[in-house]
Amino acid sequence: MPVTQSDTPILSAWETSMIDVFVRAAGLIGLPRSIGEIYGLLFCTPQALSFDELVERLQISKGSVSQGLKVLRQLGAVKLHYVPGSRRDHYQPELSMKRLVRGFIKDQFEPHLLSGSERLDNIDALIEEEGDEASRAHARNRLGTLRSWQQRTRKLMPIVMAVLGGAKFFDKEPTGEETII
Amino acid sequence: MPVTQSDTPILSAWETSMIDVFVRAAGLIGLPRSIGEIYGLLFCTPQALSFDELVERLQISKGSVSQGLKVLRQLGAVKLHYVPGSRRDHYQPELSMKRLVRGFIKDQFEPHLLSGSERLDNIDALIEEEGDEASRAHARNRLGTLRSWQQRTRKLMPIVMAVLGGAKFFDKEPTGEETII
DNA sequence: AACTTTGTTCAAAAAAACTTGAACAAAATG
DNA sequence: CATTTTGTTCAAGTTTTTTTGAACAAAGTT
Repeated sequence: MPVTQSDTPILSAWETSMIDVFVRAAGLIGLPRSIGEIYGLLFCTPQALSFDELVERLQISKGSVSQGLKVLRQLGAVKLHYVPGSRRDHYQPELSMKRLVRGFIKDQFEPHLLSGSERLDNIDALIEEEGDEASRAHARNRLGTLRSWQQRTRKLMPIVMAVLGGAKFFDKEPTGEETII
Repeated sequence: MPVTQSDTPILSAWETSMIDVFVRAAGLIGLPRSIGEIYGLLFCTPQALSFDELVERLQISKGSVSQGLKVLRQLGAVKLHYVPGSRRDHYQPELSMKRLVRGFIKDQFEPHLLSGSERLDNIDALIEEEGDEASRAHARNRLGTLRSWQQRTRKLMPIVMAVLGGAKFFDKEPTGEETII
């Protein structure tokens, strides 16, 4: 006999739909479903929610909530919110798109771009071990293309951030004409 | 006893490293390893490569190459290249970053953004079924936030494309001040 | 200090994504 | 028109990722 399940709907219809939007968005940027659910429910709810409330209302395991909140904190997508009279941690969603995007870029893109630079330098060296000069020439050429892509990606980031609200970001070599838009 | 494997290195050191860069990049944007390998090898090679050459040099199955090329064609990341005297299809990589990014956005982002709009309208309707006005007010407010995020994302796309080379993109409501940068 | 509350960790289970290869279709060749 | 070449499809197998839950740690209570 199945365990009797509370008939109280834990999430309303609009909450379910809105959480679904975040689950899809999470998938789009390569984050697991549970993280979309957690952020989504926080986004729907007026008050800050505790760990246990997330477990109960989303019906997912404590492990998932713990790991999900960890990632969301790393990304700066949730904030701890002190609730007087409770010793549980309570969470609220970051609502600034600019901060959300910055957190994501800083955490997920920047590292890859940087490690990418080192990799490209290694390839540069390997190319010189190539047999004939014609091959080397072509290889160098393609590597140059790759480097230009990297540079352009780097230049794009501050512009994206600027469009999203006006912040400096991710600049190493000041090229002067950065203050557009 | 293991099958004797040809000792001829199928990929040179620099090719392996450069393909590795593309495999990582593919992962970053949610594409499978095999797709990174295929594009990567095409990127390394001066001549157009045939289906069979991809299978042999990458040592992956025909199925993976077939499906991988299908996706890459959809994205506009590879181009068919006619080779006189061969009836096989030959492929070359798209080398324009602008076109690559456009293909990716058109194929992966635009659909989600558009379907997202419909979903938000549905949520709007569901909110009105909510019990008390205070809840509805909060829900409408959050939905508004979500809509503003969507709009900003949409506005961002043409700017990104412009920075990457100067093209119109993804505009429904001409707002007048589009020709920046 | 024993007990309770709160949350983390991690090995195992479950689910999802990717790859393979054999069967198949389409078109060119002889 | 039978045969070969070229490439696609898809069910089954493999690998990777995600989720679960029980054991554990840390800190607060009584």
